[in-house]
Amino acid sequence: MATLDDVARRAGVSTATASRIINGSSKPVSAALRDRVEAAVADLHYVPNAHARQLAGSGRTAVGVVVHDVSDPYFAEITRGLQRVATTDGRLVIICNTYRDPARELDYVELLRAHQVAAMVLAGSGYHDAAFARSLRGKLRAYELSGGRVAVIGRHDRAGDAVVPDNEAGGFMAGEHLYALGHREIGVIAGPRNLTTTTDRLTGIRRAARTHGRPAPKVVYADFDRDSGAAATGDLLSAHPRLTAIAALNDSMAVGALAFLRDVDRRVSVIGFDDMPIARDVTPALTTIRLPLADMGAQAMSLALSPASPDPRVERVPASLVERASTFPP
Amino acid sequence: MATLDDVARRAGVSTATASRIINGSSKPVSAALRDRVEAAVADLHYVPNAHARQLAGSGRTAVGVVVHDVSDPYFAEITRGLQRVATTDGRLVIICNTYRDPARELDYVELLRAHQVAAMVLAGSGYHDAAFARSLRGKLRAYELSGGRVAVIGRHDRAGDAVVPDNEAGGFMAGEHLYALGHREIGVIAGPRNLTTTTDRLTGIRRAARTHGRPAPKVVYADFDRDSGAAATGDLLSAHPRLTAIAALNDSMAVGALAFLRDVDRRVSVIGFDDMPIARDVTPALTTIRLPLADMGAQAMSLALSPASPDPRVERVPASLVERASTFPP
DNA sequence: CCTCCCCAGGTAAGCGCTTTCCCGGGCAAC
DNA sequence: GTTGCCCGGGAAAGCGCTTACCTGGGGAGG
Repeated sequence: MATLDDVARRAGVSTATASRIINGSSKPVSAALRDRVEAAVADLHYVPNAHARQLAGSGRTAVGVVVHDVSDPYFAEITRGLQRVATTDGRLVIICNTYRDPARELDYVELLRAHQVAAMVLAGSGYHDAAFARSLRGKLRAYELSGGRVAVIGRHDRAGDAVVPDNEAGGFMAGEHLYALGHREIGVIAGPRNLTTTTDRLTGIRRAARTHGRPAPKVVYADFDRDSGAAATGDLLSAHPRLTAIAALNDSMAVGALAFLRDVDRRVSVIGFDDMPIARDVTPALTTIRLPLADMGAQAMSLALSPASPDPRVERVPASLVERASTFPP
Repeated sequence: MATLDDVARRAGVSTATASRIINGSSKPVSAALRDRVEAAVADLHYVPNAHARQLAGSGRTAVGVVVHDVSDPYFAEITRGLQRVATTDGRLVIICNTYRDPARELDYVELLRAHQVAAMVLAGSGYHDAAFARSLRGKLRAYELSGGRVAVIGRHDRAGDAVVPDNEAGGFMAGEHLYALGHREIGVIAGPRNLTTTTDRLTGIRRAARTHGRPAPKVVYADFDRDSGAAATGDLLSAHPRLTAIAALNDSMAVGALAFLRDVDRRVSVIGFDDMPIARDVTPALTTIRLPLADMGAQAMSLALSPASPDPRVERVPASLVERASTFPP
């Protein structure tokens, strides 16, 4: 590849001058030299080496994002928000998928640190895993000590800038909605046990049950994806045939539940969580607990991009009920 | 941040030795030194600077991916496939969203080149834009000349490694399906005019019309997203009230069409294109032309990661009809 | 006409690594 | 007892940039 040296030589100037022209430095340069350098750049298809540039100390420019899985609509929406503000700020975004593997998350934090990103945002639930939490905390602290910025979405285990959706309240609203409809016994399709999002939402639903003096909901664990949601519905219904309503802890699983119910031709209320874009288009349209996903992403990126503040900023994001056609009285 | 120098000093060795130990070089090193260096690394939370490393010439490791929009299910699926093989190969993936802006695409190609990626894959339709094509070709050529690898998905305007879905045949199948069902006049919700994917699919549908001796389909252009699909359906139906079937050139728009039809309570056949994951869960379940999106992504990444071959490899991907509930006789 | 200052432009010192080449010491072979 | 090798380890040369610092020449002021 052509280097700055090549450009400078071809234009008959020093690399310093070439560099200044290419970067629009504030130092004045005569028009003649500028033209020559620009011509050389064009002729050579020259593109400055980003690594060399970064090494030479022209400020960190990229930002990192760690999500569970971009192709999951939940994260896709969040990512959309993240990207929007990062792009506005003229930054390259490096997206990393952990596929919900804590070890991979740790690796990615290292990798992002190695790439000297200016900031990183960790989106997606934390894990119930003390060793993991400790290790992550250590790496993050080291990163921040070296001037890095970090913001998280939905992890309360960490002191620092964060955007935290009110999962507990959302869970409560879901339960309340179902009980208010007249359901007495409800089932819950939970996400992976080791995720804090799962526990938070579940806690909310259980509180609703207590508040309404109903028996504790029947819980079965799945993987936050459609197919496991469908399978879990089968399990739930065969173990507890009298269930009249099911709360799924995210929309993907709710969609799976709907599919299963359609197949076996049973009429059971289903409520989801997140309100991902297609929730309104499935059959029946999904009642769900809405979280402003794209906004959450945007907020998190804004936090990460703004200078560190002495006391951590925590943006609480309220959940809200969106009633559609998938819930009804028993 | 701690540097290799810090580590070496703390361990009482030269940077050369520290580097060898950290990178697991083949050069033998005594166990004692190894332990000391490893301890220093842990104490200092040392992470090698990826830029310095890359500059010093330890081979390109990252790969770049340019898509229209990761949060679009179409690209989300493709990306899933891309990531799968890239990760297996131990590579960092940099994802760039163009939001269908050719200028942005050009910028990202430069950026990826600046970051010295080992390979890049361009996913998503090409544009009908000669100036753009020329410019892109120039940049890509310069990149390849410097040893970079590139693979594209679905662009026949470029000679080189490519994965190309048979959009024309898919369009034909969609039309044929509708005509076989007995529809005489059909409407088409097309994507943006400047995308080659749009034209290819449209060409297929028109050929089906000719083959069946039917009038040319009524075409209206939208943006490949749900809401524009819904709006386009309204336009189509008010302009041509006698239409009994609609072919949408992607699933998102088909979902929008379904929503519109539901709202106005009209029964019109709808066929989509792509078979994105939720196609089976909407109401009615969407008949569509299936493309193995994740596989296409995986294939493209494999091509990009394999050494360049003298003659371009082109993997043709067949489309197939998936019949569900959204299409029926008039 | 000389001095001083200012400014366009160049020189060169790193940034944090990898890697080639070199060095010195210990051992086997003669 | 020499000579010659091999092998663990270090010195140092870059990789492609940015930027602080220096330089030389022209214009203004005396």
